[in-house]
Amino acid sequence: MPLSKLNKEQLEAATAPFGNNLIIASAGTGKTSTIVARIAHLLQNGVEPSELMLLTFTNKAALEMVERVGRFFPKEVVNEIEAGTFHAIAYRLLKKSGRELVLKEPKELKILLRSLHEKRRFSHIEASTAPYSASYLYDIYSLYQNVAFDGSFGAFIEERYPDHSPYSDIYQDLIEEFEVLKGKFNYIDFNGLLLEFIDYLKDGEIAFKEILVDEYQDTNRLQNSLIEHIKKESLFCVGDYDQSIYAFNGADIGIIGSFKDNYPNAKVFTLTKNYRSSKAILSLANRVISKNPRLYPKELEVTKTGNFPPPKLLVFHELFEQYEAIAKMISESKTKHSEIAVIFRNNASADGLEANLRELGIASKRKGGVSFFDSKEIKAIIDIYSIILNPNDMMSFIHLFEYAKGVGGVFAKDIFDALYKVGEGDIYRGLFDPKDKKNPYKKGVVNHQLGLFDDVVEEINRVKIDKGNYPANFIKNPILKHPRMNRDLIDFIYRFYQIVKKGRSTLNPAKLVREIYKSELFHYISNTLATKRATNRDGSIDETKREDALLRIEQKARLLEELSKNYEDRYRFINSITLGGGEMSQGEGVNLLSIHASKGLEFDEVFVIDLMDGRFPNYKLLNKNGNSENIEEERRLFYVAVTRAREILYLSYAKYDKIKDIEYLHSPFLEEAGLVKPTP
DNA sequence: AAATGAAACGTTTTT
DNA sequence: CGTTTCATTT
Repeated sequence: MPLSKLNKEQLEAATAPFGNNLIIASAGTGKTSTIVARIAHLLQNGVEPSELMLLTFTNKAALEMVERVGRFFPKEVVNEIEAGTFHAIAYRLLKKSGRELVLKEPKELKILLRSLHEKRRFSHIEASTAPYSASYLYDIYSLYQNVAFDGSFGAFIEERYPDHSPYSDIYQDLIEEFEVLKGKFNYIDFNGLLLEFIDYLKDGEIAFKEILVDEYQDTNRLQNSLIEHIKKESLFCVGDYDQSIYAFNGADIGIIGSFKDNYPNAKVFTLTKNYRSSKAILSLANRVISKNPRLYPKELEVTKTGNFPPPKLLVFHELFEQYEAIAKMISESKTKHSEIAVIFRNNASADGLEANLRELGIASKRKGGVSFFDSKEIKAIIDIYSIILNPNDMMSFIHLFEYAKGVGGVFAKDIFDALYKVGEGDIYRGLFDPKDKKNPYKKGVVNHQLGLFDDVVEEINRVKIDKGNYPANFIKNPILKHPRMNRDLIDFIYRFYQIVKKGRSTLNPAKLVREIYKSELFHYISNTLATKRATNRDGSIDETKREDALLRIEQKARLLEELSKNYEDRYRFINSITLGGGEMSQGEGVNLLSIHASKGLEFDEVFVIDLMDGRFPNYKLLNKNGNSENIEEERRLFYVAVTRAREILYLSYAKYDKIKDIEYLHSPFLEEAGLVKPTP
């Protein structure tokens, strides 16, 4: 049983009576084991698994914990536990309540916001700075929601970004317009999911016996409000003040700091025995973190015995020399590659390293199947899939139709609007049962390309259309009356018509993915993409390259099909891509991780690289908003990075970047760690 | 209005 | 370095 392996402190925490319990668990003190044991303890004592909610920072973490509990209880039991990220759980329970949700990635919504932003004029306003871009404004708005600011968005701008006060009214109006537009398409984003869920919780039907919160130090006020809105008998929060690294996402260490004040009957447990790291690694980490103001004393007890090398500083003349040397060290290391991690402050550091590792034939694993889900072919499949589920998804429609020859964003939107019109607000009906309208397009639509010959073009089109071998209800659709409609485009729309018709009755996600990538529409798209990828500079097409590209596209499509097999619900699959797609890591071997991504993980051998002053900590960010606490967060990041190591730790930096022609000094954290003598 | 080619840009971190 | 924005051509 998981409880028997616990030490006294852990056992006390894991068996704490119902109530408001806070467990302060420093790096490597067996946090996960304690949570797993807690769940086991509750299940043993008659708590139903469905009465437990486990909130984690990543879905992977939730899965791992449930799996560990599952070693002691039947699978059917542990699967009943409501476990996942705040967002995943919010989605799941909202879905259960029958709400229609079209989850969109921030990137997509930024495009939507930009379309509104572009129409605004800022030039008449006198301000010392240029207005924020739509993308940045979206991020600020997101932060506004995450910190649960008490007041309007405009007021938030005036308080936090005084330089932009002159724009605050426009910003607020813009955001209001944005919210309306989002509502029109049922679009929802990460924050929206939480807000909607909190709203739903106000009905008071959702109740749990105990809520367990992992990584409590990174909870923001929005998430905290969610926790507070769920009816519960008991709260079990686990975190470490020193590992709070998500301030940019609104994480508020005040939440963990004031737990005792917020919950009068709170009990605090502290885990002090470190099982992970060697003595030398731990004391280095502690030397640095002790420079931060202490919220509570930290006395970590080393339990690891054995002879381990002291942490080593590596200094290089040039950035790429560093990457090359580290790749070489990894190739010569006795540690298993999957037990080695290279950790960095900025993702940009990974590229150079990855290349050098590849050169030595060493496999590496990077977080974020980014390249996979961001590839055009996968996006196209997902767009078609999204439209089949939610035909009125305008963003997906426009992206998709931009693949048609001679169609850009504006024309695509015209077609969408026309379908919307003839379908009386329903794209399905617009496609399959259009209202008989003469011409759904606005009168002003003209052919700018060949303005003089408009009539002629229309004449030619009519002839070609009549020759087509299409079903009557398709070819009679008034949306085909656009003056710029041609045979190719009609073909494209017809292929679209076919896959939508076929796909809408397919209820299994994997089957649907397969139908889509076997469809003529996708065939057309993959051909377009492959041809583009095989086109040389001089315009000639390399046939071998083209075949190759086609093959890779098909492989990716098949991989997507494989991934979809884990789901039974069409909506869940598509939204899981947004909710957890970034967690997927690709490949095997050496782990390349940003510090944020390394959270909660541990490795025998760790390289923390690019430790240059200015890069880590990053000065631009330090002065942002005049926030003097930023340096403390950077220090916590350093602490998180080095405490990932069990036995071997290297810290490295380079003095010069030849590409950017910048000279660097070592990070001040290396001084604090006692590895570099302070510069006078 | 779309396609193409050239120039600028910017680079924290995540659900 | 690769993406995104801008300017030019069709």
